[in-house]
Amino acid sequence: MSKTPLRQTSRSLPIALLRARETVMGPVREMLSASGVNEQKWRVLRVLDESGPLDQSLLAEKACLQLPSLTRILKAMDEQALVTRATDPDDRRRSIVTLSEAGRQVIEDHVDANRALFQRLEAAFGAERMETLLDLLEDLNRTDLKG
Amino acid sequence: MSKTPLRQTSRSLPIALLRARETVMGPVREMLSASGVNEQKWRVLRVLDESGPLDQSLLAEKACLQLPSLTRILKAMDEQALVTRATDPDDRRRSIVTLSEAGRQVIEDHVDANRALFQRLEAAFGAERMETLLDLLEDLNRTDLKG
DNA sequence: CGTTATTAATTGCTTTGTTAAGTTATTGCG
DNA sequence: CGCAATAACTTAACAAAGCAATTAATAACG
Repeated sequence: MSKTPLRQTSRSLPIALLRARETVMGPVREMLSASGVNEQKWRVLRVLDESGPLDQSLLAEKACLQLPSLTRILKAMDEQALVTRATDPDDRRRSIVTLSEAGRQVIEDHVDANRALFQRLEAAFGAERMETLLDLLEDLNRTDLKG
Repeated sequence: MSKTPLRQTSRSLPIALLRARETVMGPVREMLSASGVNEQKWRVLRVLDESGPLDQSLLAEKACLQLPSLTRILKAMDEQALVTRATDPDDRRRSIVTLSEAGRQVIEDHVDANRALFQRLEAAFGAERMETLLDLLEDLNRTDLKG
């Protein structure tokens, strides 16, 4: 009845990644909980703050969101007046998203808590190990399997 | 108009983790696409195969799913006859989930492709680096911030 | 030009994630 | 014992992910 498992996955990369996402983003969600922006909107705000106005395809790529999700999120953020959207005059298919002053203010309201959070994480985990982890993750994401 | 960004996030752990999830699980989703099980059901099957029958709370923990999600997923998997559920006689709040023969068969049908996939990833990324990455992720997940 | 292909964004549909509230069973304790 | 507290799900409600199909604008090219 109890055959041996078909595969031993004592160490599973997918599961470890899922857990890590929760470990890291759980506290961020908590920090944002009372602010009207969630994790995804927060990523959009941060990307726009860092990169300046972007078309939606690039924004989706940088914020790790699918275009359909971004469309819906931007609709809400537009209504919240956190961003504005304008058709690109040079290519009227494109819509350029710009951070509003209110959007910038939301970042300002949470950036200290956010930094503190990641500094605590870095202190607990070790700054050097954090560097290594980031290096490895970025390399992994460059690793393509079309070999 | 263009003040400097409120924070420079050239290297963002959350974004790197999200991308890694996509890098790793994208091919797995593709592999499973024609099989009637998705990523989450696959995780449930694998955990049950590896650990044997489990109550739902433990299963949720091991498969990285929330209980409400697991409830719905198990309902579907029960209808697909991939698992069976039975009330624990010692604690009738608990429901013990068991892998069915059909469920085991689904694993068997994909385990080779799955292993090949991760071996390709390991070959491209480097086995040693993969070990390091797993170590770091597992440590990160043990790092708690209640300090 | 004009027709076809491609690209950017949106919409529709189903499943999952997240939070909170509700059920039923068990435990703790006065 | 009896009653409050806790635990294991379940249900509900809404946002988001994922995928396919659609619309609108631009590019490619015969």
